[in-house]
Amino acid sequence: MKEQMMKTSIELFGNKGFRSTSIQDIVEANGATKGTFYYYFKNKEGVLVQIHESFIDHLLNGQEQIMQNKQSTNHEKLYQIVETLIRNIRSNGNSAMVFFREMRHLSDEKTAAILPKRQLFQENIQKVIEDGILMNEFRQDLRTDMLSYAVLGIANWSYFWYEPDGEVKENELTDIYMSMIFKGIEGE
Amino acid sequence: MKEQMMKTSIELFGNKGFRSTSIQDIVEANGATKGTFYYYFKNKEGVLVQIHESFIDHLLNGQEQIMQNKQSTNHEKLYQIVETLIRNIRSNGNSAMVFFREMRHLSDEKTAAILPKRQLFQENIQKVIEDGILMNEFRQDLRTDMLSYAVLGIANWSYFWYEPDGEVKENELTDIYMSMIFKGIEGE
Amino acid sequence: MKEQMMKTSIELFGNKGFRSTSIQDIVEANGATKGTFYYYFKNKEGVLVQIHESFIDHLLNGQEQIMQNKQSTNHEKLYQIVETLIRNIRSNGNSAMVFFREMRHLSDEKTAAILPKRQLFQENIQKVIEDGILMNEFRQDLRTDMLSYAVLGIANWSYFWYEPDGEVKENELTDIYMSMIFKGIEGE
Amino acid sequence: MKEQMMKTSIELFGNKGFRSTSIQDIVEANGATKGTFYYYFKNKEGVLVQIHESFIDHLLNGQEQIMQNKQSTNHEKLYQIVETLIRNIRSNGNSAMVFFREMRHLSDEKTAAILPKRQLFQENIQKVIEDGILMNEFRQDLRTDMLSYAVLGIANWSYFWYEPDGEVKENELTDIYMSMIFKGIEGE
DNA sequence: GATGAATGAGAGTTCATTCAT
DNA sequence: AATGAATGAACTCTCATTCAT
Repeated sequence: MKEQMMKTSIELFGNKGFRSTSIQDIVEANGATKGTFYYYFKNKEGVLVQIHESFIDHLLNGQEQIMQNKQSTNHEKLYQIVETLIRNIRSNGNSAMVFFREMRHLSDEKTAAILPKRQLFQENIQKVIEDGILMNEFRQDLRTDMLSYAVLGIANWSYFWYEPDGEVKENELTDIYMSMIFKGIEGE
Repeated sequence: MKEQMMKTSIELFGNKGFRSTSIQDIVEANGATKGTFYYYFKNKEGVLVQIHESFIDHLLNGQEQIMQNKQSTNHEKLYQIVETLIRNIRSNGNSAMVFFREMRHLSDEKTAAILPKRQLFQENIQKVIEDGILMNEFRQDLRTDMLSYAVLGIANWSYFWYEPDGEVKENELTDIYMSMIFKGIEGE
Repeated sequence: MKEQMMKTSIELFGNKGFRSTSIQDIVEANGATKGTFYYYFKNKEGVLVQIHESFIDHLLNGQEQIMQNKQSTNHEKLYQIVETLIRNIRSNGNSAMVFFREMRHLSDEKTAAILPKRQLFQENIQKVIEDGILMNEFRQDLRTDMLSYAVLGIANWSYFWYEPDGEVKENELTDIYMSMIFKGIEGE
Repeated sequence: MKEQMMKTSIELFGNKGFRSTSIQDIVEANGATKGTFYYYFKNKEGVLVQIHESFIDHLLNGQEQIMQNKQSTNHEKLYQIVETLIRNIRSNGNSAMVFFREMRHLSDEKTAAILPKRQLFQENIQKVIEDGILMNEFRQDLRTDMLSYAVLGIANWSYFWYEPDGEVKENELTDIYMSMIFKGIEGE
């Protein structure tokens, strides 16, 4: 029941936004009553917190596994991280939407718990680029922090337009993006 | 007064979101009363519409001027478009925030008026890339639609983290980004 | 309207208690809507605050006038203060009820504003007794603080049983009480 | 467990009031769950009834013993009744608070069972005064009903301010009060 | 003897909106 | 051009209570 309510909440928050989704909306979508909602969650922010936590934890987890693989180059790691992000759209599209757009509705206290994880995800990307520079996989003159944001921007922006069931498959999209990131759009 | 109310609304919508900003908030920030608000705007959506329209019109206008310059290469045009987007953060950071995040609160009717302009902006970027391919400025094998989204993602994502008053200036940031877009991060 | 709502609130708080009176109760008794209530009062506590303030201010005001009269003895002053308290029952019975029973529902902040006034009222009674001792109107061995509470207790307790429209009139009741307070119930 | 829950309820009802105390509050303070509460009590009113009954029964019992003593004068009896009331503050302060303030939350049916006992307590005081008059212990011109309320008022009001652990002990306070009641505050 | 899941009625509150002035 | 009184619908949240286990 709690599980189910979270799923519905993600859907609704994703489509209508946190503020525009009422608890009535949530429970109606589950054939439950308001009382039940408050039995499982402290308040409306409570669901939001859980959505944030499980999303970023899941994302960080995937990233961690990619990064710990000592066999793969940093080139490969960066590819895989972006791939993971994009793959997330199909299974967790709305989760991501909620994560990136509704964080401001968390109290300062809850934000303090989640923001560091969010930053860690970005810093990990930055680290992969830095390591790639050291290993001569990437150019020496890169501004790694800004570039990590660029990578994030490319991947995350796809949440707003990418249709997982459309013509272009996830791995194709990743290829297209990584080709640009690695080689640029100018010919040699 | 109307002008001033719009400015305040942008600020508030940007910080707290459309739904979480009350008309009371807006008029209080202007030392006015609710009645005054409804004298100038039809309803709450009214301000949002105006914010959207003036923002996208301004953006399209700048883009138009860049594109019509027959002297510049497509390489240069792409650079300038991104530069414009990023420059917009300093002067209109919250406007952009509102534009990209709060569009869902427009009625279908109003969306129908603004969405095409939004798409036009993206299509213009796509067109510059396409023209660049024709002119042999860019590689021949590019998927232009996806790449236009990537460019938008990079630029727009900066709204979430870029501090206009920080160490990196707007043109530096543009350089860093365009260097990646043009040449990629791998060495030659 | 605001005035009227306060009156109704006093009635309802007096009969059913603060917590058991809903805002719906209040507005229904006034043929108004909840919105109107919140136009005039910040919240439910807001009415309670106003009731408390106007009651104690009115009481202190009456007390002040009695005490400033340089013609009257302390014996007379004490009589008049009790008389005032008892007279208050007819006109403001429920106000007093609310004042003495519902103060705990005020926030700490509001309590801090009202409690000193309440104490002042008691201290003034104490002062009259003290002055009476100095002037040899009263016995020398009195514990003035405790006695002031006793006087308050006698008068205030009448709120719980005294029926203003019953057989015994206010001034008779005052006579009965003051006779006991001054002379005691033992014969000489 | 039931005993313990009643104790906690008295504490909570006394501090926060009946309506403002939730069953959740009660069971949490006992490390139990709501289900347990409803195992022991029919409903929320159930606890209140029991508190009222055990309090007034205990009080009446004490009063009865005082009154049946054929050795003591009415003067002594009155003293002892007040003493009992004041002594009750230390051991049962909150019980008394609840008894005098929360009776209105009992249903008509339950009120009908308790109100007579409450009145009996007052009538017994009245009777002691009446007997005292007959025995020439007290003045002949007393209005016994009103005076019994005055005695109750003095004693009960102490619930609102008397600190059992303060400087003045219970028997001192009784002495101070009874001195006023018997002799008045004027010198002879 | 005790629990935890679920409820539903109603509580206090917010807020976009209207309208006479 | 601007206001202030009033509204009513919807919102978040609380809580006494039930019941299967």
